[in-house]
Amino acid sequence: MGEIVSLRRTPDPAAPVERTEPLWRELVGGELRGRRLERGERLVDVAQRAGVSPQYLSEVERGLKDPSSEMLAAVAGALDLTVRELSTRAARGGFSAGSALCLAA
Amino acid sequence: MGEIVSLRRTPDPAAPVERTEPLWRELVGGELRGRRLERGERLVDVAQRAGVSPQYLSEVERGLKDPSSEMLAAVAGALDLTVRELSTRAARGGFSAGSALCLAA
DNA sequence: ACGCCGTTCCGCTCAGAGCAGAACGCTCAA
DNA sequence: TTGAGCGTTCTGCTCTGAGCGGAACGGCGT
Repeated sequence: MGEIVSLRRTPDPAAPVERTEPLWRELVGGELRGRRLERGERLVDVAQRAGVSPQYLSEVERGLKDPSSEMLAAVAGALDLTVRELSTRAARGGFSAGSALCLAA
Repeated sequence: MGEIVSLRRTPDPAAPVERTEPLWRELVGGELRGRRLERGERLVDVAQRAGVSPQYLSEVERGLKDPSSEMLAAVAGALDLTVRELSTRAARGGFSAGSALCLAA
């Protein structure tokens, strides 16, 4: 704890690194990819319909970026989901980008 | 449509303004406030436990800011919720900050 | 009057959202 | 073997807005 850590947007939880639960962006990212794959769609097509770049959508799906609420709505819309439906599926789906990646077969 | 609108983080949906569905930040913000009030807690106490400023938590609850995933986890934790629980409640709760504010009695 | 609470306003720093171009790695078909 | 298609990673970039602190405001109760 002797370090000065600039934590601007990533607050230091009580246990700094040991995170047993996925972050929101990991949950929602995993669900977006799961949904896209179960619909058999390509990343570039969904990205185009949502109005985002393919690189960026790739990062969002992998839980690397926190999309704005409008972006989230656009991507959800491109997958024929409402934000509510997406949230529900993200919360209870088996998909979670990042270290705890579960693939429901 | 003659305007040049700089849309960096707020993509222009097909219908630019007519939004019938709340954004994620509105859903989650409403749920956070609902949860806090049903626990009878003050904004400053939750903010302190979560490690954020009261002004900022006020804005988050009112759906004015998109919190990072870590922030969301911290605030959820301060209200004894997991991110999954929060997502589920946000998706199906009657709380939504912003224009479509419903108070479940 | 005062205190408490939440909200708004203002100004600020700088983290990171989101992008484009290029390169990489993998799979599959010819 | 090569080449195409796909997704991912890397790099560098612009500039938005996250998140803050201080101050002021408004509502409510004593």
